Amino acid sequence: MVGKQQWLNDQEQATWRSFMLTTMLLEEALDRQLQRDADIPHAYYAILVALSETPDRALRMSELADRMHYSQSRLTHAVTSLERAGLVTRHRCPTDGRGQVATITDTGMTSLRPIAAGHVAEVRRTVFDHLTPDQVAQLGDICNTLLVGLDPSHR
Amino acid sequence: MVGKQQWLNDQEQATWRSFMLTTMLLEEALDRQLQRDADIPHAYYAILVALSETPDRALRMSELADRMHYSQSRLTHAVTSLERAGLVTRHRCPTDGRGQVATITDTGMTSLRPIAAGHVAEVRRTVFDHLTPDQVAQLGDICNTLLVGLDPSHR
DNA sequence: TGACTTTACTTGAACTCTCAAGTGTATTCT
DNA sequence: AGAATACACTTGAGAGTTCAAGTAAAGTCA
Repeated sequence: MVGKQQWLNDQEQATWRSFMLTTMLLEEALDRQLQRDADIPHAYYAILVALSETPDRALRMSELADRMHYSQSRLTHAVTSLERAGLVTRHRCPTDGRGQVATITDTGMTSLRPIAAGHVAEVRRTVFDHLTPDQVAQLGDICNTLLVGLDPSHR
Repeated sequence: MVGKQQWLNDQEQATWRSFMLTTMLLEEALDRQLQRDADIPHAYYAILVALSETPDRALRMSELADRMHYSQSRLTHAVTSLERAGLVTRHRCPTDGRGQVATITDTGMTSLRPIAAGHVAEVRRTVFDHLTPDQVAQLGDICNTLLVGLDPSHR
């Protein structure tokens, strides 16, 4: 272990504990809000958002999995559940017999609007209402820095 | 909705996306490392750490749940599993017949040392190796600010 | 003391996610 | 063209978390 400290210093230690606790509580708060108001987990909500932001409200499963950084299996299970709930449909891909295309239904689009509003309100309430513009910029910089190491496909 | 913006501005939007992706990938990376090298989920590792940092290596279930910010149910399931693995034992609380005291075993303590070293190395590699001391301080400040709103018991 | 409530924890079912294995459709190579 | 390989998903089992309900031991109060 030459040239590397093995442990965290006090500053790093304190930051790390705060960070872990913050992300944990934040995730719980966001998940609970969506579960309560929309009966849907955050991961599934994110899928609906991704589909709704697409020109034709549809994406190949693999493309969707890539964008979400979800495993194919996770996505299959999620879309199966969303399909059962009537928020998404699945069809064979016309250009590739192996593929499937997931589409958000009209019901899905209609449901999504108020859900998104409630979710954004919660994000505001728990995060951005408390941060200065400088802090928002700092947090963005820090995350983008870390993403270079975490996400190989990140520019 | 008077006096509140309903949506996020571009800066906030960008920061939020980066933040969500960062925490997601980070959690995955840490969980994968622990699962691979120690065959234990991050949440269980954290329980072992909490117990090991205690003077007599033991804590009441409810006290442990409070410190970890876990639900009682989650903790019961977790300790049941850790007990099966021989890393923790559970005894009736001598002063309160309703209570249980969880204790980390010698095996648990011995296992924990190298696991902790590997985990810290991963945290260094994915996080602190990339941040300046200023950024570490900024991140700490931001998280402590958010914690006031997220954790009612936070000073 | 005895009913009532609260506290501490456990249990079991439902749900999500992971991982390994499986199915069926393209693509490649000779 | 035919065989081998790669790709796009799906499936099912196992594990962790949540939620609601259950058990048992304090504490409270008439």
